[in-house]
Amino acid sequence: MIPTTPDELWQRACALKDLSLAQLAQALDQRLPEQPQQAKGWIGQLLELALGASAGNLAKPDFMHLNIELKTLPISLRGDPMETTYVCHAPLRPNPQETWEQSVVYQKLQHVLWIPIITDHKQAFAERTIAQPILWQPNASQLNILKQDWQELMDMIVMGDIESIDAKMGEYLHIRPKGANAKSLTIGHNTLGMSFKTLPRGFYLRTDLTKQILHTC
DNA sequence: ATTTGATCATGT
DNA sequence: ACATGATCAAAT
Repeated sequence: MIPTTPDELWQRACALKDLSLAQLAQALDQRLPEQPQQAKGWIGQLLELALGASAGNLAKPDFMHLNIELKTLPISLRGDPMETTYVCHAPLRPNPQETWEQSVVYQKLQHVLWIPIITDHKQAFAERTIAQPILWQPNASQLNILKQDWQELMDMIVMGDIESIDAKMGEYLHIRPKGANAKSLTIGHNTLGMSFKTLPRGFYLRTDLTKQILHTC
């Protein structure tokens, strides 16, 4: 079940093109959610199952041995991304010495298998279909912007300035809350070791970047 | 409580 | 219309 090579993963992903969620769920013996709005990660998990992703909820690329991350991406009928894309948890007590190349963001984004899902809210959830997959690696320009965004945001977290970060910062990569709700709090630390309660955060990719990816690959 | 999978829904 | 801030579910 676990793909051995990137090519095997790619072939398997391509074979899913044009399948509806209903068809894929049936093939995998999975039940479609009755309330899709209460099963937000369901499509991503279905694709993990279909393709043999192995990392579970570890902070690692889904296909650890291939260093490839799997991401589903809802797209409109026009082919544009409909949502930002969650990357990973944002550390609130970061190691100030960590470099961009060592970061989980970089590890995950250096190679991504995108599975676009054609999403039309006028049609039934089960009839959403899988579009052509894209195997992407950031180009030099994209990588530079991602690195700058990451460094700017991480510098603020290290300084203990998490509360002054908002989602408007960052050209491609930004930080937003990532918790059960606005009441769930976690502990942040600044560089002096002082701790405080704050919302859990996550890194997300803006649609500006995913739109580029969809239209240039 | 944390991290994964994300999308929902309100405010601008 | 769109992005930001809020939220839902499962695994550990």
